[in-house]
Amino acid sequence: MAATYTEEQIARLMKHFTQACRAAGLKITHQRTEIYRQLLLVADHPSAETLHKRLLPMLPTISLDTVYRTLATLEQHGLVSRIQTAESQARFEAAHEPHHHLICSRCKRVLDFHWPAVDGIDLPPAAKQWGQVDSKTIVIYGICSNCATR
Amino acid sequence: MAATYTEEQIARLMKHFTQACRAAGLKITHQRTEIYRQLLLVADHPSAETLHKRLLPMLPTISLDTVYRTLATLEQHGLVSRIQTAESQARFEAAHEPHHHLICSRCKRVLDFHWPAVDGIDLPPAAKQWGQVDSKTIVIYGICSNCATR
DNA sequence: TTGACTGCAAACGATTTGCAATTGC
DNA sequence: GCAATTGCAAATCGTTTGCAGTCAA
Repeated sequence: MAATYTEEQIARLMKHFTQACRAAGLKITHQRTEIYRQLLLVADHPSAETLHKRLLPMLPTISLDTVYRTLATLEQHGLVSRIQTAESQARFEAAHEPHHHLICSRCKRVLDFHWPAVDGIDLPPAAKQWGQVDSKTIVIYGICSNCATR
Repeated sequence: MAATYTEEQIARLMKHFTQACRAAGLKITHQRTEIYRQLLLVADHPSAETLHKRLLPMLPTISLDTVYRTLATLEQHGLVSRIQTAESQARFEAAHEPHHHLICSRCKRVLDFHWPAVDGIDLPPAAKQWGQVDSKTIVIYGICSNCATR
């Protein structure tokens, strides 16, 4: 699902990650690198719980609260983004260039998509006057064709 | 804040509400009408808790769980929309024509805005192929000018 | 060595649920 | 009158926190 990287790309992104951590004064722990790598490897916007389950094989002692804490820390430093969905559980992704989300109401899968046409145009006057814009994301809810045909 | 209605408009919208309830087989209870009316009166996207506090003066015995239950029921019937924010508490609004949201990361206020230019244009091919689109909302995070100047 | 980070367990806040009493139709 | 709805209290779920031990720098 969504944005899969080649091995070289992952290596490069992981290098960038460790540099960013160092720059931010964050210690580079085994847990942090594995959490971030996992977000790159399986870019399906997992919840903290899902992520934790996936990490157990390589980090058998990692605790769910470390996953939560790490995601929160990385989010504060702009390395991870939190996705708002209609579910109770938050979902996460490795931060990357601006993009938008398609969310299936049935299977809850989240898919990234790009829409340069919208990224490029000016906001309406009312929104411009409102204040300083930090992020602009389009969220589409619907039923993915996979679920629709079943 | 946002979308305030005249008395006549509210009366009309309340009438529409009771009709919609009847059509959906929902009983028209005092609590339901007051919850919906409150969402029309103060269109600042309150949380269930805020809404509950506001309702206590007119419905001194209403419980928070009834507010939650009612919002969930009305949401299922498309009369109320749930807004995804970065906060832990969900926020609600009376459902109305398509619009988008400006959310201030500092004061957490949510403001509606319209953007016909985006509403009108076609989705990119990738999104079109994905499936059936039910809603398309732009969520903008930033700092409102009110907070910025303080 | 030392402060940041982790794992554990317990606490927390938002939301949901079971149940008996109540109310709209 | 009967099924839907409510209020209450207790349970649940996702997430956060205090603390003592551990680990990266």
